[in-house]
Amino acid sequence: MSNSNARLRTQQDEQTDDQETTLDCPECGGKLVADDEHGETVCTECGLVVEEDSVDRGPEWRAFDAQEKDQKSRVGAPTTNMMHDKGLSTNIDWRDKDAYGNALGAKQRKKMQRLRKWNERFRTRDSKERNLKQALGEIDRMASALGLPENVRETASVIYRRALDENLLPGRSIEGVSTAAVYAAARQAGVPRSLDEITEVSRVEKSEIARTYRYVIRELGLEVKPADPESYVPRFVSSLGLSEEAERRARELLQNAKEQGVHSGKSPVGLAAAAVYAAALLTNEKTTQAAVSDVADISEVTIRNRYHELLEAEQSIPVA
DNA sequence: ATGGTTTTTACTGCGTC
DNA sequence: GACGCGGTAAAAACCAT
Repeated sequence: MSNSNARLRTQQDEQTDDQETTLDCPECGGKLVADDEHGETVCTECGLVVEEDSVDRGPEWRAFDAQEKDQKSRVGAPTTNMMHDKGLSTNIDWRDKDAYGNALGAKQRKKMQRLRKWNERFRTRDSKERNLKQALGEIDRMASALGLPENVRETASVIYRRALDENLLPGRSIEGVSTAAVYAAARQAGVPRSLDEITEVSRVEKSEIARTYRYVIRELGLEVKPADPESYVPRFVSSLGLSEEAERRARELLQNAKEQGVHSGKSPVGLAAAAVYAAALLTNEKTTQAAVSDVADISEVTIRNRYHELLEAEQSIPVA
């Protein structure tokens, strides 16, 4: 299993999109994914960026409304799901006249008829593209606000695109669906964000996000397993400035608890928060319940309850 | 709509620095 | 006395039915 870095590097040439190399994350042991587009290597578990070239990402301009964005937008990534047609479509007048206003001959009319038909098809697709464009902007905005790695945005884009293709949009807001897509993508990538965190950066009510999310998941037949508490750990640990040792302990506690099936129906975030807190105690590091509660968005009470349970579980299986 | 479960809110008591 | 922690009761949120 000893992959070399060199191999990872050479893979970044040419247009092949996300090829995945399997290396282990030094931080959390998760899978590393090479993100060619940004010349990064990111961990799917904790979002840690391992290699980063000094590549300028994103546009150099700022847009203050959709229209402005239309005008300024010029280029995008080479080939990606995040591209749209940028309004490069054509309209065909319905009048059967040529450019000088003369009536067309029968043959020409027929031809125009055909062209119109086809163009119409493209145009309906075009309305979808505009919709998509706006959604992708939103997805991007939310993803970066949440510090989600690039591959999550890709996934979110794909999900949204599928939702659009399957006509899931009518009756639902673009905002709502894009938010749901981000939520789903983050979870699928193993870098989950809690519904609360998502709500923070979205323009949509939590309840609507949840509703839309469920709907999209169901209609698209997406498989999303309940979030693994462990996937929250690295983030909490790092925002609390705790040691790697503590992180390890937290994971142990969670695995232990998992084996004993201590919990089901308990919020994974709460579990993670409690594990982090407990781990901090075990390693004699300074944290307070309040601090953990803050970064995890979980009440102190819940942390207390959970971490008692965790420690109990730990004790009933003394040696592993 | 309902009932059961989990989480949150608010408050209180205890020990320590 | 403020702070961190623990417990409790009641309210709120959530979920399945």
